Amino acid sequence: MVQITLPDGSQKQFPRPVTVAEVAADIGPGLAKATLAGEVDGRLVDTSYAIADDARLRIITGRDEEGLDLIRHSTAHLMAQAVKRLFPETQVTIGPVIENGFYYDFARDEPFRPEDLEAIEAEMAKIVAEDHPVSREVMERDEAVEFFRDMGEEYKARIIADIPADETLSLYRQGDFIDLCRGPHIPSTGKLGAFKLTKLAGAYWRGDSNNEMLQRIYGTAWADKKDLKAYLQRLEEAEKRDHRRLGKQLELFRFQDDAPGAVFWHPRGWTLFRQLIDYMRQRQDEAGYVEVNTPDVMDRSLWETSGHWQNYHEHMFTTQTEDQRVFALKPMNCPGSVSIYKQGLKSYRDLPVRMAEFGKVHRYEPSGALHGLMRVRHFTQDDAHIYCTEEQMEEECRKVIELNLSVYRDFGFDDVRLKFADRPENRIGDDATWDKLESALKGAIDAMGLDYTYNPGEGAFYGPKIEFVLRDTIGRDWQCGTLQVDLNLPERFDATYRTADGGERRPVMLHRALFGSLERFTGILIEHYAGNFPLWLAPVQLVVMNITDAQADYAQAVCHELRQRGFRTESDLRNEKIGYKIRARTLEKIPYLLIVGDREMEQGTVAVRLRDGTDLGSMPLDVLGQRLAREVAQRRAIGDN
RNA sequence: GCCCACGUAGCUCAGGCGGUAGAGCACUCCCUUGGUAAGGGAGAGGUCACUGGUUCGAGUCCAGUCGUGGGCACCA
Repeated sequence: MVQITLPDGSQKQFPRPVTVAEVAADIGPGLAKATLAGEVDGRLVDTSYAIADDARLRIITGRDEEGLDLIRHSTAHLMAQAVKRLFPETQVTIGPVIENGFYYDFARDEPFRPEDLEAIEAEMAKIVAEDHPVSREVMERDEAVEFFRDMGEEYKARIIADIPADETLSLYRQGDFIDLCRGPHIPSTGKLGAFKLTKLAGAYWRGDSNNEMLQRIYGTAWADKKDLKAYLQRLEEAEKRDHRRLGKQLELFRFQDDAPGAVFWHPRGWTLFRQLIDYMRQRQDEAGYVEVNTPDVMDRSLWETSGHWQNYHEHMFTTQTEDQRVFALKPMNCPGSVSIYKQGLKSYRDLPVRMAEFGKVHRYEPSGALHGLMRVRHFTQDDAHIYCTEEQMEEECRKVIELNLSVYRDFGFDDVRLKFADRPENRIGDDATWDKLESALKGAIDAMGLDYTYNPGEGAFYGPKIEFVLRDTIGRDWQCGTLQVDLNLPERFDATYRTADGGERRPVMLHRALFGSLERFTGILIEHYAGNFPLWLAPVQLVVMNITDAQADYAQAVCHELRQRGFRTESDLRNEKIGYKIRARTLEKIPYLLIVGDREMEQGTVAVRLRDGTDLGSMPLDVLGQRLAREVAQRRAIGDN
């Protein structure tokens, strides 16, 4: 007698061992059809798995998270089968599930062409229609190595060879295709169908750039066509808010072939950029920072002192002058900062020194890494270096974290995750010092009652760090801020301060950034807001437009007055119908459109329309001014967005 | 840096089997002075990324370079 307990607590008895499929069929034919796998006592198994003893069983369908993963995993196998049919000389390697889909890496001399994807998809559909049952077989490791080697699947053999000898391996067979796999899998290829192959890519064998490159095919797969369609639509939506597209459309910035990885900021983009700096400056002033500015180009010897010349050389832009002196463009602001700290004697009474710099740094990033504003070679950091005593460190860390989170909130990033990275294998400084630094950083997070994830061994060689990850409105994560403790530079530059008893000590040096790269943060904001910037950030806040030439002077006077009041205002006096101007300015995503006709001119008012189409009616400038001031002050938009 | 794709007017894109370029929007001018998402007409605008090759002749074929996009690797 086998007793099966289902998730709802109900129980079923069977006279002899029973498979997951049989239990499902016993419950109902609809469920039997939808069943993809089972979870027996917490372990995922195939539907053909025979349950011999009393157990708890959960039936897995496409509606479960595990079921969706199964579908994706099995679709990867399906694709591999199709590829082997069409291109028999191809070797299969690995094909894991990833977010929203899967990929499979293949080894073959000829790379796949984009048009191959269609043929593969068609072949996949055929295999689905053939509805091959998927069956599991077991093999000893050495036997399996032999088996795949005989088939000419060298990569599979290599994968298996790395598996411990005593482990039994499972293979899954579907029609003419067999693959090494831990499983479980869906019961037959007919269960699949809602998939699409999305992209081709090269990928290094075992993720190592020293190895040969394989051909990777990415795909997405879902429980049904409806979900697939919804996913493809989400992709389209995301594309619409792509900062590169909006950057052009809204005339914010531009890239040019002569300056790869460098931004040409157009007036509107630069206005946005300036808002960020102005805002940050204000927040830093309030938080007790001083601001400095250090040279962009400094002699090689300084970079030797800092260690960058030895450790970071391949990422640095260098330049040589007529007199043969070698200079480097700064890839980081810290050496300049320490240089300023070192000027004159510092007393413990001077600490903490919080020294901010909006420094533009230059890093020679690999060409393949460049990506719009998100990864550039020349960018501005909202950098700061805090010099303090060990005793002050935890408090300073706490203040940095507080400031960061408060700043992020002003941009509507309420969901911020912290990642804590501690000592790596390769590091400087003794363990006692690392203990102190790590506990200070962690102590600051704990004192604030914040959650964080832990990245063991991921700290910098010179100190532990905290990373701040923002989640935007469409659920994507962006690592922006960092807080790092630095043991290295104070030592290398011999930075000190005078203690109360007349001795000398080394200050602790904290590096911190909130936005990280202002270029990148601007890009994130563009996508986060989909170009609909809240009033305080909008490059152009208002456009005044006349209905006919008769109100041109009045419109200009209104525009002038609003500028006097500090609002970024433009006028549109073109000889066009009002509908045309409204459409044009709405597409530019201007938050406020002010329309003036004879009525408004006579009454001394403006008709106000928001970019989402809301008509606020006519009002005097004073009333509008108050509304605008309130909206700017609270930073989040009223009404739309 | 590596793999694949792409690079035509300011923007978005057309240009079957090679015969020195086209549309829409934007721009300029003219008509129109019109109350909440495109009024009409005319005009101007391109060394088809760059370099070299094949050819009587090359956006169109080939090679290289640069750049962009999607991945991989990288992001101390």
